[in-house]
Parts: sequence; structure tokens; C-alpha cells
Amino acid sequence: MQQDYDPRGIEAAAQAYWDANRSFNAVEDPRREKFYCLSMFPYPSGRLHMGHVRNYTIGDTIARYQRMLGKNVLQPMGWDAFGLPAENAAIKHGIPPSQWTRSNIEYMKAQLRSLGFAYDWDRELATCDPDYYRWEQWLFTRLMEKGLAYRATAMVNWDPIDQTVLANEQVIDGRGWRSGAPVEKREIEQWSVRITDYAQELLDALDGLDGWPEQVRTMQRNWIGRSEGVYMEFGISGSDEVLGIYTTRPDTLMGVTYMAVAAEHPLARRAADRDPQVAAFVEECRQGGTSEAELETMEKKGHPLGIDAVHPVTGERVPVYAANFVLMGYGTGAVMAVPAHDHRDFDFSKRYKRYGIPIRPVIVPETWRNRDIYKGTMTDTAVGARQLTGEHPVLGVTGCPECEPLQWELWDERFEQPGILFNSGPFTGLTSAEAFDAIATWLESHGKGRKRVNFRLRDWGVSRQRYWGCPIPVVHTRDGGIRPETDLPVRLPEDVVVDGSGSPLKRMPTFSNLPSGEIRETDTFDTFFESSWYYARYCSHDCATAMLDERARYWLPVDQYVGGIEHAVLHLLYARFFHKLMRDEGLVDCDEPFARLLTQGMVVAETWYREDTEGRKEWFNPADVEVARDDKGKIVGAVLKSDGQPVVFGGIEKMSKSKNNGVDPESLIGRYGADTVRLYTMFTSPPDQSLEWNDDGVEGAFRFLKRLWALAVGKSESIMAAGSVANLPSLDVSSAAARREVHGALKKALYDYERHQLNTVVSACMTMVNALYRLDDTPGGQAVLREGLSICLRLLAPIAPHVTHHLWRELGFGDDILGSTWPKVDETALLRDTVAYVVQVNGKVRGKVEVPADADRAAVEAAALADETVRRFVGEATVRKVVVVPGKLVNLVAG
RNA sequence: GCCGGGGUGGCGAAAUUGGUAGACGCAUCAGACUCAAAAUCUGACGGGGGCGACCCCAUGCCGGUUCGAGUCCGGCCCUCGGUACCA
Repeated sequence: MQQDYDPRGIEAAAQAYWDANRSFNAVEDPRREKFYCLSMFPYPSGRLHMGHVRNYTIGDTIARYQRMLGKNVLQPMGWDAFGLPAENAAIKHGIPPSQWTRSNIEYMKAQLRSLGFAYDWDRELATCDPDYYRWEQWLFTRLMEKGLAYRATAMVNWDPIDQTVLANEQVIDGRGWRSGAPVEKREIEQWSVRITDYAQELLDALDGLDGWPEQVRTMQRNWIGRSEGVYMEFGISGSDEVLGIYTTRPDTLMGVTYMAVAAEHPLARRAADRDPQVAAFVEECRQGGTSEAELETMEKKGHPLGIDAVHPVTGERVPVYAANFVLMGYGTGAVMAVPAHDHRDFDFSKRYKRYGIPIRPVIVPETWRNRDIYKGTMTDTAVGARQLTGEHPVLGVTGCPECEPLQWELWDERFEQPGILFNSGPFTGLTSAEAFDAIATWLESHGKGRKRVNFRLRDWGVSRQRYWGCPIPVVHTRDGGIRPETDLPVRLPEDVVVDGSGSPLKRMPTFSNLPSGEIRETDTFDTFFESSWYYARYCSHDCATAMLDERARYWLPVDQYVGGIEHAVLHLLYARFFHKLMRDEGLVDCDEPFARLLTQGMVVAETWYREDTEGRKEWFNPADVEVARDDKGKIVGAVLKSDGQPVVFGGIEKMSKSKNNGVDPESLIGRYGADTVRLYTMFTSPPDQSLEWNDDGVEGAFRFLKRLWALAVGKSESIMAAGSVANLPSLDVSSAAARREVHGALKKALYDYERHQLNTVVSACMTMVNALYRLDDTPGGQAVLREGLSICLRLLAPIAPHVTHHLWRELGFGDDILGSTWPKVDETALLRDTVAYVVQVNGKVRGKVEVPADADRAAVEAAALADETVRRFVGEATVRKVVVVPGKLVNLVAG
């Protein structure tokens, strides 16, 4: 056996063994319990980054663990191959997106293989392959037939120089990333899919997804955003038209003092035709991008339309404003405004004080039921009068001894709370909850409104004005109609030139002009379309006659899905939706695609930079920086290795090209081997937290594998000759102690495997190796070493599969560690004669006592009270209470 | 802005879920081996005080519940992810 640990040959041999034995090819077998383990497939960006390595090592560790538990495991891999970066590369380097993408796939596949992941490569798929995307085209035509796909206008970012639609990512500080021109909003016709038809089911089913992190379920609940409210119609003064609005607070209806509509609302458009000032405001609202973060952080602005709305109950006329914070895409694109009880409305009326928007309070806290202001002693007029003097209208009325002295300038969140209505005509005296129903009933009986459930979730706009995507299988007929394409797949032409202006497909008559004189749709699908169902296609990867076949019913749902937390809402919600669409087509049986979900954290690293005279930053890779530390290891400065000049610390950030703080997995594997890289990424952080890169830590992981190797190889002869622990009459004290440590660590590791806390699994293995190193060369010591090593190798096998595969065979434990039985804890190894109790006095640790393991409560108390330090702290005080936690702790409450 | 995380030694973290704060590892320091270096091995290692047995402080900040709080509750600060055309 070789003396030094050299991963290169070992890893190549192990991988060759798995290939030759087709170890990871999954075969459907109804008699065996299946386990479908899936990691989110990568976008083929060029090279693997550490985020991929981490994601796939977590997934592979779980897959191998489940396999060692005896399950029939499927773990496939593929490529999310359509997307924007391929078009960018095409523009930059003049390579067709397909060529760039396919060569990236080839390179990254070799990188994945070098890491030894247990994938069934026979099932590999790439979403840019027509044999893949034809089935989502087929499903889309079904959705069209069912009315679940429809045309609607939607807002996009428009670059007026490049004459092209921009992704939100391509809008930087309100400007196009290439042209630098201020971005505008533009409305275009798009395909949408009715995800809102499934909103209630998508929401309800979250309760049953016990295997998902609670935070992800909460995010999806909030994203779907179910609300119960009232739809109602205001009149338009001097017109037969109505202005429909949705509100979740109909109880504040009597406090409405103005209305706000989106700049794109038909009312605003028509006002703009009449009034140049309104037109200028609407034009101003077109500036800027469409992202919610941008819209919501924007300065809230509005402009009067010169139109009045008519209050549905009082008939009072209230002015209508166009406002940049009302979103056309949510509800009806119009809102009623109640500045007394809504923070945003309050801010707006304060900002436009010059328009004299009244603040009309109609709700007081319920605890005020008996106060004068509510009883009417302090009249509405009195409140109104105080408004004019600039004092706060409700809670801070000057001279009212029961009010708190809040000022007009301040907002108090209590104003937004439900309460009891006053100043509300027929509804005065009702609670908010009662008023909700009463007002809805009143509106309904007068034909002016009704209760309605509304979702924040919007239908899914799937059209993209891009080239490198799946063609939308639709034809525009000669009579101006639309029909689904029947001849599938609609193939994307791959020999194209991409130059960054418009879509190349639009300039390809051979693609867009059909012999029939009809025009083919040139938009492509959102790439989330492909990634919403790939997990299912792996099951039926080679089915040429249908989207899915019977095999999908065997494997689905995915038992464990692993991927980044950044996908918590969009991808994971679209995939759940798509699954239900496929279910309703009869393609799958189950209701949800992913039974358990693990969301892994990001890989982050230090950043270092220098600033030039114009403030531009140059970023240096941490590997090229020499850090100076003080006596305690605290960073005191840093210089660039190449020139010795200082560099500035830029914080810990996600590994990225722009900050030049990435670590190349390939060079690490070349230096330390795949097992070290895998072990390091599993050991350094728990899977769901961010992982901070540290080169010295990699060295430490390597050192551990060397220690394991040295122990196994150095003692291989006595290990192979050693007897079983069970056959020995008894163990000497030190061997028994080591065995107790091994089985204690094993117990911990088994628990941690189940909850996927893999970093402490590695810790437990390190603890074992440390204990095994301390063993003597007695028969007992040899037996414990043999047993301990066999346990440790099996526990490590899912994480560091190559070296454990090798040592397992070399030590004669068996041919293939993958087929070994999973270790079990021997509880008798954990037994002790005595138990150590911590003794606290008033909650502070004051001593420790050792008592026989079978001591009763009284004996433990007596031992605690006998301890010298404990007695000193109790002193003259009387012990009033004694808390005993069996096997752990005694707390004496004295005073 | 809104939604969801995170904050514990010089650093990554652990704490079997309310019961000894810092397991395991990295870095650092000291020692052994060595002509020397590397590798390896041994030891020390949260802060402060004490000759010492020991004592005080300490889990982002402020407050609360409890015999007992890193863990539960309320408020705040910082930071990261998402925010519907990045994937």
C-alpha cells in the first residue's frame, strides 16, 4: 500500500470503478423504496464556480447517504441552457449562442465528473435541445386550448438608443447598460399564463410541505399575497363612467378624500389628451425602469387630473390624481386614498399640502369607545377646525386631556390599526370588522360593489423579446388572428448573428414568414419555462412520444431538492405551478414536485481593492494579497504580493467576476483532489448558511484526510488482523473510553445526517480519528481501531467518496463501500459507572459533582450540597428550591 | 419601500432545541524532531483580576419572561438574499 496520501490516482481509479460498474445508473424497481435526489441544474456559464461545487456536493452527499441506507436512488444532472449570457457572449466574441453554450456544457461536464458526483449521466438533458423544448411547446398549445394562456399588454424596460427591451439586470441606475441612455417604460403585447387560477391551491398546499424550510413557505405565502377586501365603483363626475377600485380597508371608506390612478390608467391617458400638464406628468412617469424595488423607493409623486370621482355612499366629489406609486398591474390600477388611516396616503397629502387635501379621520382605537371625541361632545367640526391649525386630527387634539399630544407632522402607526368608526354616517359606532361587512353589504345592495379575494400574485408573463430561448409555438394568421402551431417542434435557427439590437428572429424571413402567408411568433419563452419541469423530464428523458411516461409516476415527486435560497420564490413557485398543469393534463399523479427542499447559502470571500485618482476601483484576487496580522491574528493591513503596495479591504462578498474574489475549483482539485474540496465545503459551514472561503481551511481539510490515511495505512496490518470487539471478554479502560467516544460521535453523526447538518458530521468524524489515534496496541485497542475505522469510513463515504472507497477495499472490509451496511450505535458502549452533574447556585455554575449513574434525586441533591464551593456560595442563605435535570444539572435556588 | 434570513473568540463555527457558552477546525504562540526548512507530533489559546484554590465580565444593542436565556417575547442597529425580463 502506498505510504503517502496522493488523491490523484485514487480518485481516477474510484471513478473508473463506478463507471465500469454503472454504479449510478438508476433503474425503476417498484419493489424497492425509491429516492429521487436533485440539485438545481446549472446555467452553463463557462466554468464551474464554488457555488456549484457546494450545491452539488450537498446533493451528492445526500444521494450517497440515502443509497447507503438502502434506497433506490436517482440523481440526474442537466443544463439550463437558454439565457441572456449566451447572447452577451455572442455580441462580445462573435460566437453563436448555441456554439458558446454547447462548448461550455462540454467543459463543465468534465469538471463535474472530476468531482466524482454520483450522477446517472444517461439521463443528461439540455433545455436548448429540440427534443426537450418541443414538449413545453406542446404543453403551451394545450394551455392555449384551455384558455390558460392569453395575450395581454405588459410593461417592459425600453432602451431608446439600442431599440431593444432590457432585462431589469441590464438597467443600471435607470440607464441602459450598453447605450447609457435613460430607460423608458413601454407597453407591449405579451403571452401570459394564468397562474392566478392556481393561486389558492398554491397557497393552501404550502401547509402540507413539511419538508420545506418555514422561511421559504412564508416567502411564498407573502408573494402570493391573498387578501380579502372589497371591489367598489366610484362614479366619475359629469360622466356615465365608473372608477373601479379594490381595497382591503372598506371600513375607512368614509374617510376617502381623494383617488389615485396609475399613469397608464385610461382616465389619466384621456386627461393627458386634454391637458398638457397632465401629459407632461404621464410622460415623466414613463421615465425609469419597471422593477418593483425601483418603483417603490421612488419619490412619491402625483398630479391632479382635473376630474372628480363621486363617493359611492355620500355622493361627495373627491379629486382624482395620477400617481407614480399606483401600479397598473395590481388590482385595477386605481386606489381610494384615506390619508388619515394610510401611511402612503398621508405622506402624499403632506407632500401636496398646496392642493389642500383634507385629512378626515373616521376611526379611533376601540378603547376610546366611551371618550368624548367618540361620543360626539367634541364634534366633527371641532376636529376639522383643528386640522386647519395644523394640529393632529385625531389622537393629538390640543386641549383634549385624553389625547396624546402628537403633532401634525408625525405619523403614528396606530392610525392604521382597526378600531371603531366615528364621523361615518350610518356606519358610526361599528367596529372595523363589523363595518367591513356592513359597507360591503350596503355597496352590494346598491349595485356599487362586492366582497372580493385578491392576490398580489400576478399572471406569469412568459414572452421574451430575445433570440436564445424556446420559440413560442404560435402563428399569427392572415386575418389578424392567432393559432397554436401544430407542427412541433418549432425549431430555433442556430446559425445566426446576434448584435444586441432587436431580435434576430424578427430579421429572419425564413423563420417568421410561413409559406401560407402567415407570420410566426418571434418571441421566445422566459427561461423559467424550461426550468419549471426539467425535474420531471429526467424520469422520462428518452420518451419520444410524450412529455412524460409511466416512469415519472415511479420517481416523482423529487424526494430531496437542493439549490440556492435566491430561488425561494420565482423558480420554486413556477415549478410548483407547472407541476399542477402537468397533473391536470394527466401526466403525473402527485400534487407537488418537491417533497423536501434544502436551500443552501452562498459562497463568499474577502474582497481587496485600490482606488485610482478618479475613484475607479481595481479589484485584486485574495490569493494575490498578503495579509499582515497582529499578535492575536487580527488583520492590521494588507499588500499586493506582486508589488508590496497596500490594498484596501472591501468586505466579504459573494464570489463574483466583478469583485475578482472567486476561487477556481479546478485548480483546487488539481492541487488537493476532489475529496478535500468536497470535505472542506461540507465542513466549513452548515449547508443553509453562507460559506466564507478560506484557503487555510482547505489545507486543514487536506490535513485531516492525510491523518485518516496515515492511521489506516500505518496500522493496516494490525487492523486486518484484529478481532471483533464483540468477541473480546472485556475492554481495558482506555480502549473502552475510546470506544465510548467513537459511538458517542457516531450517535451525533447519525442525528446530523438526518437533519442535513453536514458540517458537524465531519466534526464527529474528526473526533473519532482523534480518539482512534490515542489507542494502545493491545488486542482491545486493535479491535476498537478496526471497528472505529470501519464506522468512520462509512460515515465519510458520502462526503469524501474516493478515499473511503479506496481504504475500505485496502483494509479488506469489502469490495464496495457503497454496498456496505450503514453503521449503528452500540448503546452499551455509551454506558458509564458515574455521571457528572453541574451544580449551580441561583443559576450560576459553582461546582461539579460525580455521582453513581444509578443515584436517585436525593443522592444527587446531597452530593451537590456537599460540594465545598457550592456550600460557600449558599452560605447562610436557605435553599428554597432545588431543580434537578436528570443526568445533567442541579440548580440550588437560595436566598 | 416591501418580504425573508443572518449577527457567538483573531477567523469558520458548535451548543441533541430553555440546562456547563466556545465541541470540531483554521490562524497565532511555545516546544519536540531536523544542519536547516517543509511535513509531522505535543502543549497554550474569549476578555479582565488574583501568588493561588478561584472570582468578575462576555453570544449585535436596549428591555422583559424564567430557578436558569445564545436559544422564548417586545423594541432598535448593522448586514445579506428576493422584489416578477439575471439564473
